Amino acid sequence: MSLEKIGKKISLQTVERMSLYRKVLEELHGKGVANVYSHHLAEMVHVSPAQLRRDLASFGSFGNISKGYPVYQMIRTISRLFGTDALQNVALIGVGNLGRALLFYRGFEERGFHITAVFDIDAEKVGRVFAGRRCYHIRELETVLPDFSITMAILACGAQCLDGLVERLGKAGIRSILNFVPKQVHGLEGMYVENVDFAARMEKLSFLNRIGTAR
Amino acid sequence: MSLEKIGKKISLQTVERMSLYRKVLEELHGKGVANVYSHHLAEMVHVSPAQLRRDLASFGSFGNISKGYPVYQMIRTISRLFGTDALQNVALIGVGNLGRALLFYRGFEERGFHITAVFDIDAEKVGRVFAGRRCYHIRELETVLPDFSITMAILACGAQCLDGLVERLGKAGIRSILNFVPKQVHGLEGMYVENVDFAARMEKLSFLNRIGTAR
DNA sequence: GATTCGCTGTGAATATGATCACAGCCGCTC
DNA sequence: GAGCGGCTGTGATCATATTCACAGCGAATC
Repeated sequence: MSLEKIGKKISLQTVERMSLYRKVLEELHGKGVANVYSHHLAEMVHVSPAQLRRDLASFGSFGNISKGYPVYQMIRTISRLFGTDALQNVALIGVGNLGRALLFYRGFEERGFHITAVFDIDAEKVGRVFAGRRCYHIRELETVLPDFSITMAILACGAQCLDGLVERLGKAGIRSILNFVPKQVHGLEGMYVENVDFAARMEKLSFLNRIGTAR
Repeated sequence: MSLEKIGKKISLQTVERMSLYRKVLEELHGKGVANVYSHHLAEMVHVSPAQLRRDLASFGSFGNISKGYPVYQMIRTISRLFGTDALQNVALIGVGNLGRALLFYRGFEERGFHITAVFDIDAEKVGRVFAGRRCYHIRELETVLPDFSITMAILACGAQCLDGLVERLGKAGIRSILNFVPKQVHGLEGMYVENVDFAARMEKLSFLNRIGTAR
């Protein structure tokens, strides 16, 4: 079965757990573990064994019935599903405090994402080099993005930059967006957007603190 | 009915949407809008009107049947549920690139969270002042946290600092944790943890890019 | 090679979340 | 004050996610 076919059957929540699975599998692989049982892996990611098995089964199962699951092969399979078996080019819009922190964040490179192009609207920043990447002016989006064949963008700019930005990104070939700007962003048809709102996460925690005594 | 009783009936997904509702309501309030219909509000947050009404109903409904929902009163109610009607003190562990970006992030203050105490393990940083907060050594956690009556912590330190950290935080009175360290953290009994993993979000987006053509 | 043990994959059952659709109400109009 | 239009709150329905529980298999043991 083709990856595309398999992918369609995987629920989004499973996809999110896949990141956890892969992270833990990577650790196991580092320790030289070749096979792992569902209950063991499940315990490490704080998930029920049944759920783990179902998740794994949803993308073509490869559990050996008495050895458990092959660690390295699963890492490979998950990476292929993520499309991070080869490094992907990513654009960063906005080089403020957060943007710079993301530039220096090592997790991206480790997991298959390379911030290739950097943009800002501030003339002060344009032309300077941040963590080895030259900063372009946002108005150059259309010319620069195709050069690097970039299809993903990270937004860490001020809210005032958002006007019309998504449309321009979409037209310039961006398919998906990770948005840190605290203003809900919605993509065009066929685009995917993940909104990350730190304060919202805090609000959830604060709510649980006040209310939930066991959840 | 008491807030606590109401709170127990609210699902976590509803809580997450509450952040969006409040954000949009805040905008409306700023524009001087006093009342809003469910379908209008729903459209603004990209949610179905039925879901919106159910969400709102789940914490005691106050929709006037022909005026719609009272904007200001809802902001107040949601804030009370979040417990952010008064400013909450928060600790920040780790003043690297990300930690500093969070210190300067204005969204926290705006939404009821004040980073009061800052900690790091690096002797170079301890004693210095970042964005107006003096940085303490991590080993001073136990003495400093109670002084400020802090119950929430943000982790933005290196993975090597995590050993035993959660236990110490728990004992020092921390009830919930927002974790940016790319290593899954699990709280003690009665603690709440939100793990924020940038790379995982990117993996999800990348997956959708490769696979999903309409989701 | 027969028996046992403990694992995976999966149908069935359950729990949770979202949507539908409509009763009942309010204010407005005439 | 009767009638109408359009809104909310909610029972009922539908869809999705999770858990249960067990058949069936592979390896190891004797």
